[in-house]
Amino acid sequence: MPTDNRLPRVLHVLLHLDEIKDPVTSDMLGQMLGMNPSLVRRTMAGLREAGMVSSTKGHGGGWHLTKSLDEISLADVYAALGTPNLFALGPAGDTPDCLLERAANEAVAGALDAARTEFESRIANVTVAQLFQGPRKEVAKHQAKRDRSSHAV
Amino acid sequence: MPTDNRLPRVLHVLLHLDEIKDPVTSDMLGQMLGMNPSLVRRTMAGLREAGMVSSTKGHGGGWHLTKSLDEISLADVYAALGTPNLFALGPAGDTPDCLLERAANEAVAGALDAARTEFESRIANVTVAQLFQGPRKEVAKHQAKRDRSSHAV
DNA sequence: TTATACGTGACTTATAAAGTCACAAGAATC
DNA sequence: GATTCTTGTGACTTTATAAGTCACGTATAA
Repeated sequence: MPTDNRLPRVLHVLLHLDEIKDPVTSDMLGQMLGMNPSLVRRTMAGLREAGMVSSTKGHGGGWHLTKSLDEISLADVYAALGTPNLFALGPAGDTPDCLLERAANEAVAGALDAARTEFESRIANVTVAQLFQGPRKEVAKHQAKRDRSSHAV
Repeated sequence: MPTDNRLPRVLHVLLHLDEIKDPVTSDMLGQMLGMNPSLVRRTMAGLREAGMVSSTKGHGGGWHLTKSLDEISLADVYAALGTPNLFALGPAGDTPDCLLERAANEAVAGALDAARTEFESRIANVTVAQLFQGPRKEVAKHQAKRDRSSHAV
């Protein structure tokens, strides 16, 4: 199966929607993302249901933000996509009779759970707005320098 | 694609190989795991190359351990399988021109990296031998009690 | 010599996301 | 009201990859 790219893609979309204040059509988003406009609509449907974006039909219609990006965490976006399966790996069969098989499954499941927890805590503590800090690294650096002179990090 | 079950499966195999001291044929393992003997051989090939097990042909042949299970970490097994892809999720396109897309990718990649690190540290610190502690929970509990009375956890 | 048993190339199958197409329905503009 | 734009969605096809299957060569033990 092709790797699930929806999370980075919709994040990308949100960042663009924040820059372009007018509604953006699925067609334009499709060109930005290199994907079919129909697929854009389908992928964005979850974000609309989650109240992050809104779509309007007809002339001058398209997608626009209905929330500030600093009020949306990456975890919110992940959840809006339906919390897609995170791992390509998994236990074999559910609740097998063999105790050894169960032990093997549980060990793997345990490690995966720990990884999932780490992933979720990471994305829960980053807002989409903060992603701008990548492109604006220099600004952030200077900001951090100023911060350090006034209070500890 | 069906989920990658190789890690729990080969762990299961190793636990059985430790119980049954005689060589076990791929056919028998296939029945235990509910999979084709040919697939068993293919899946076990990595463990053989890693020196964890050995296979012998002909009458009375089959698979047997060449290492103690307490010398094999889950991470060793994972590596022996070729470090299969851990995530069903991933960044879209590599090094895109759009800065916003790159920021989105990096954010996702960062969270995934953190999750992978957590996963790897988990499996690095568990030996296959320790998986027996699941089925032998009661024993482990008493052991832990004794441990606590002598030194801090 | 024969019955096992592994090793492996060359397939087919299964699964889920990606991608495509068509068209109904709503909204703005003339 | 007719036209044009745009979303929403059903019904597909395509793609990627692990799982699974089959066949057969090779090696080993009895």
